[in-house]
Amino acid sequence: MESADLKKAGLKVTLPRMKILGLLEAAKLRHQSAEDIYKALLDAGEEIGLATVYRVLTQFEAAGLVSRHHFEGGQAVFELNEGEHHDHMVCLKCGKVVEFMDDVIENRQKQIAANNGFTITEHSMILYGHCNTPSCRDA
Amino acid sequence: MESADLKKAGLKVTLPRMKILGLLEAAKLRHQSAEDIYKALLDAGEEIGLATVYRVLTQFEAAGLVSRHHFEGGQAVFELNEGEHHDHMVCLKCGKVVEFMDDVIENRQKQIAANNGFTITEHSMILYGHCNTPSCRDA
DNA sequence: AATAATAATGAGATTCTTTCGCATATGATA
DNA sequence: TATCATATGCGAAAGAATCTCATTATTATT
Ligand SMILES: [Mn+2]
Ligand SMILES: [Mn+2]
Ligand SMILES: [Zn+2]
Ligand SMILES: [Zn+2]
Repeated sequence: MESADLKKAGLKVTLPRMKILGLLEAAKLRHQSAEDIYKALLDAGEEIGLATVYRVLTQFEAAGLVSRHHFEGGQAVFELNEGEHHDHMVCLKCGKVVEFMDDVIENRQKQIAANNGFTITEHSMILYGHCNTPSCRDA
Repeated sequence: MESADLKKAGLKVTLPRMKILGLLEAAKLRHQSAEDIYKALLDAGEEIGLATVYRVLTQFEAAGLVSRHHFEGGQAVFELNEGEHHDHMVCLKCGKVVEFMDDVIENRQKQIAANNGFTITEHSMILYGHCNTPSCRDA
């Protein structure tokens, strides 16, 4: 039941919001740009404006339903917040994205911040390189 | 002697490149946007176009002379590559930037990547939060 | 020092992503 | 179902970075 998530977030249950949430859940791509979602909606015959997609995603982010990441290059990508926090490694050749989480790193980050008088509220850690697919490895 | 750096990088020694390199070296701000640099050049009475600033910074980056970082929000910022690699923490209240480097994290990153069949060529790690300045801490 | 060949520059137009403004439509509530 | 606050779609706009191209500066060669 998705409409409950929207209500809980203080957001009216509207058709665009339901559709976008649905696309994020059913996503074949875990990390989609606003435009990816917009095009998927078009393909599905929905008449939802790009501005609405951006607006809704921003609202979902504020409500903690999705995360936004700025991978190297073009648009921001969004993913549904399901499990725990995690970080990403990205293959610069094929675009493959692997998610990971490491408590040692997470704890060190907090510790280092504390040593410098900082309180961390969020962080971005993205590793770039190439995966072991032959065409990526040998390029 | 800066012109040597340019020649070594295979770049012609031009006035705009010298000026920009000079600004990066003398920088009061360690992390400046292209527009920061452009304005500083204007203030100094230099007639250098914004497009040139972007072009030159991109060339410097390709030559390994500077690093480009995408902190949350606006423009990319650039800094001269002097010491070792490091990462950043940014105060979302006042904009203060602290640099740090932690071998435990760096090694873990490589290890995790290897476990996933990745070879890492670069990474971005930015911690966001607030510093201990009263106005930032208490907001 | 003059010349030729090459590369860099400045200005503005252009692209790309994201946001805004506003008239209309939709969903929650009574 | 009528009301009213909100959300939507569309096009315009903003912001950052890049591109185009005529002009100019730099380097290599006489
Ligand atoms: Mn993810
Ligand atoms: Mn730095
Ligand atoms: Zn790959
Ligand atoms: Zn601060």
